[in-house]
Amino acid sequence: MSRYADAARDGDGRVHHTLAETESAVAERLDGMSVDVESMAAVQNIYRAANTIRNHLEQTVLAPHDLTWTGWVVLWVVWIWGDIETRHVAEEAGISKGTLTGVIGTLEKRGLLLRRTHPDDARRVLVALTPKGRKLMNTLFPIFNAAEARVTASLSTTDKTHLATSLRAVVAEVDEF
Amino acid sequence: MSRYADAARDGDGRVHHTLAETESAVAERLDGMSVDVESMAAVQNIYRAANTIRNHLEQTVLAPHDLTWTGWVVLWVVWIWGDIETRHVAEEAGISKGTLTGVIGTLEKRGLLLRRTHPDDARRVLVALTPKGRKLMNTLFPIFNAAEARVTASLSTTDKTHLATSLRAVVAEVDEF
DNA sequence: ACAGTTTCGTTCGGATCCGAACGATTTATG
DNA sequence: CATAAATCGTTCGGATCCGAACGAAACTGT
Repeated sequence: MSRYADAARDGDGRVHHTLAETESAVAERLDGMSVDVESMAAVQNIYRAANTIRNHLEQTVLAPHDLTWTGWVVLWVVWIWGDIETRHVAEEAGISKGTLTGVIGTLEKRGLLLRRTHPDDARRVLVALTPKGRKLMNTLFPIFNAAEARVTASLSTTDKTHLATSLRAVVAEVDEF
Repeated sequence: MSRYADAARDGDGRVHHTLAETESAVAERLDGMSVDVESMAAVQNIYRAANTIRNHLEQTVLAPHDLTWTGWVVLWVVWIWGDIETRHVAEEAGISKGTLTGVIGTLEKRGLLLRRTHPDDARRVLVALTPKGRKLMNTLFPIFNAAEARVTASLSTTDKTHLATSLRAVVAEVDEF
């Protein structure tokens, strides 16, 4: 991750502490406390992996096309669903509607998508890709998908499927509220 | 996720499209393209799960104590490692050093940690928790860990371990650059 | 009909977030 | 020993990010 290109490294060039070092430090600090180690490790690794992947894909795939991660996700959602209401875009993209207003503004300024008022409900706003936006997605998606394959290359197809299944279960669990 | 409390829901109260609906829409849009579906699903679910967990824990655990997710992570790193240089905090927390300057400023203003110049190198800055910060972590960590257990409750211990292992492999793969 | 409620997208304040540029300091080199 | 190169934390501009508050529009019940 070149984001940390100027970060200090240990003598042997490592960026992070090793797993053993970290777990040892954690165990020392948590000594005597009742800790669910497996749940902690699961949650921490989900977040770290998500961050690592996001930063990597932003750099290698998105930045050359002047796209942020969120901009890409919004573009993706609109590409897949086409002519979608903004509140649904926010749900699918996983961002608040307040944030979406700004992101759509940015993408609209670049001519990648368009806003228009819903014909049956003047409160709602429909979003759709412009031809320029569609062309960008047709170009960029294969590149993005290839990068997705690269970052998960160390997992077998079965591993990836199991991974996705477990993560869906977590999301479903949290949504139970 | 009360973050979407005012989001539109379908007739049966669902927030998201179902998996089948989404996959059908994706398949239609991607028809004729060569797509690595498993890699795509893996990456998408990693990111969605991370976001879902973050938002949930921010709300239920962190917000009552006026902490952001990033603030919590930084506090955690300093708690575990104690008397650590800021550049290492940035690495462990997964944020840029520029961001860390602001976050540490916020936490320092609240009296949760302290900055001091490294005795052997005036460029470096050491960070450590204040007694108030340590007290907060002692109170908050058990609550946070219990919430981690809840969000992963649908997974067995073995599932969680396999999940963490797969995610570590992804991170290691990306770090190969 | 029509006042009260709900549901839209937008706006706002404040906190992150990044990369690039910057001064200050330390290390490397001739 | 003095100059160059590398490394540190900070600052800056611009884009997200959220929750709360807002006005507009649509719905609700009477």
